[in-house]
Amino acid sequence: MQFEEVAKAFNEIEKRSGRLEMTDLLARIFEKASPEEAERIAYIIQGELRPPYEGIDLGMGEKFVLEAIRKASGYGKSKVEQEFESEGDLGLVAEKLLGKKRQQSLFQTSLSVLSVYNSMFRISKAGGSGSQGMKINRLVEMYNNATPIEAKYITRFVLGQLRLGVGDPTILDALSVSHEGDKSWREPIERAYNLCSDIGHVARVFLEDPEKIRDFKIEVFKPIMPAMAERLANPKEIIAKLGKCAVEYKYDGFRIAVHKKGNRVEIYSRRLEKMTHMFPDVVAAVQNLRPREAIFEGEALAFNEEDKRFYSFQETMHRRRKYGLETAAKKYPLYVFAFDLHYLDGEDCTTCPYLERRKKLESFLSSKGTIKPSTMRIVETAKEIDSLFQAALSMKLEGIMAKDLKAPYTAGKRKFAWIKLKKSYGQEMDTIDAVIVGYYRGKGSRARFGFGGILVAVYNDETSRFETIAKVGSGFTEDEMGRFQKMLEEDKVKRPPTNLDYEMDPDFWVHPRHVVEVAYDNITRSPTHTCGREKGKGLALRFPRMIRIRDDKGPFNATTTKEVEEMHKFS
DNA sequence: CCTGCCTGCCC
DNA sequence: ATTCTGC
DNA sequence: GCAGAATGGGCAGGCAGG
Repeated sequence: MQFEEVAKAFNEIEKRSGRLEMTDLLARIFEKASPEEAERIAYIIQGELRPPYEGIDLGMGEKFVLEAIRKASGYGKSKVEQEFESEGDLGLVAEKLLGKKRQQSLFQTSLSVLSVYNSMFRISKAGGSGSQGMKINRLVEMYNNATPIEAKYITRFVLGQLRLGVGDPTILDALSVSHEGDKSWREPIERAYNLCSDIGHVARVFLEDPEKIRDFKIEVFKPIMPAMAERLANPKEIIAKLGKCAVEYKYDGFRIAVHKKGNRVEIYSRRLEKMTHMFPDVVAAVQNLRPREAIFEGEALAFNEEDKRFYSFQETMHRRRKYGLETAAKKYPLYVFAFDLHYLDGEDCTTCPYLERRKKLESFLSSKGTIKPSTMRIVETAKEIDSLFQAALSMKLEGIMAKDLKAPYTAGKRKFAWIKLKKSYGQEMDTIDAVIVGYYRGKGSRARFGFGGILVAVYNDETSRFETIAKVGSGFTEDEMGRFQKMLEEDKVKRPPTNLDYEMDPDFWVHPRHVVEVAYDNITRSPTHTCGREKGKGLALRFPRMIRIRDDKGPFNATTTKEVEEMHKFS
């Protein structure tokens, strides 16, 4: 199968907004593809080469691609950058600039789906001294053989972002449609995918023999797609939705899936990357558990033995490393709070009701040691939920998770089987009023607004200077993006404000004039933001989002550095 | 050998 | 992670 | 409500270049 055929189909899919049409177009590709090609195409749409637990990545981002386009097109660096600025999409830049060159030179060889995939694979394998140049050169070679449309999707693939409007569920539907003409196979296909987490494998098996898609089973050392939680604003809504339910603390660490078979243990991240080597202490603890075979999920976070408090997520992050594990393990001892069970000694537990899974989980965990069950209570009233929620906050935890007692494990789905409640979802959300000092051009669909987000600062009334505290790119409606762009363009200045301490460079600086209310979950120590900087470390907002513009406030009555420091101290 | 840039992956 | 939008 | 695509802070690790 020629890659050009696939690229043209992608181009059609991208133009549509109706899911049914997109699914049909994709199904037509699968109809024509061999099982092997379907496997590759499925990975390509995901922007991946292999399932996540194999740990294969291209190691190429925007800067590398920019360089490859420059080399392949013969244009100067600034020309390519300038095109990128206006298009907001390197795929479009490649299509445009390589297209112009194309007219002057002859095709060398035509690309097939398999040859494109194989070239990408070779790029991913490059490592060591000189590998960056090699990766770029390989991409240049592909560009030299690509039509403009092919170049667009090759580029986006390398960046892991096809922007077709097609995600996993649409691929699964398209497989069904390709075989049966409708979505009737979606359920077994989806189940197979949730159990193996490997979209290419699913596509291949389904094309080879559709019936085989029913044979997938949960297996130790094959991580399943994680269940996700919906959000609600307060305990009352949770009771209205679930009635009597379980409430667990929500711990602010890494979500891990622990697989055990005899003495062998593997640990996978939420995105199913293998992270076993980072947690020798957890592995040892798991080896001592009673079951011979088990798969369970938990949250791993570091605990400070001295002041008997959990470390912040930021500090727990130090455990996510390859080298210096022993030192880190000593300094940041981990606890794993297990909260769900997928498999136990030959039995698939994912179809059992929550409460049953929970009981089996508790049956082999003690409440002491490295691995213990997450704190859980069964409640019937909003008041009970609220008191658990308050208790969680007082322990420096994120909030709570409420769980439907009867629901099976909803692999791969965001469902109301699990509902999370955090402080920032309700009325007591923390906000600051910050001054806009710069803004960004948007990428992708935001390029048409010329707006992607803002850089904001607070006022230090002791030094009379502004200090950056966050970039804000979430919380804008499309309408607001247009309005912000218009408003800020008028205040654009060539140089950064002289009364601003900063390290980040926005695309445009603006005169500090407009104030916005920004919500956040947390205040963290920052290596890059300058708010309240001490010894090179400032303060920043975790999960910042725009709430509203504050026309009633001027830059000097925005939140002050001192206030931010206070809030940081007491959180 | 150190530093900065870039990337990928945690949340 | 949060948030917005088209269907 | 689903599915997808925008966007955030910050850490570690790999590589290039001084």
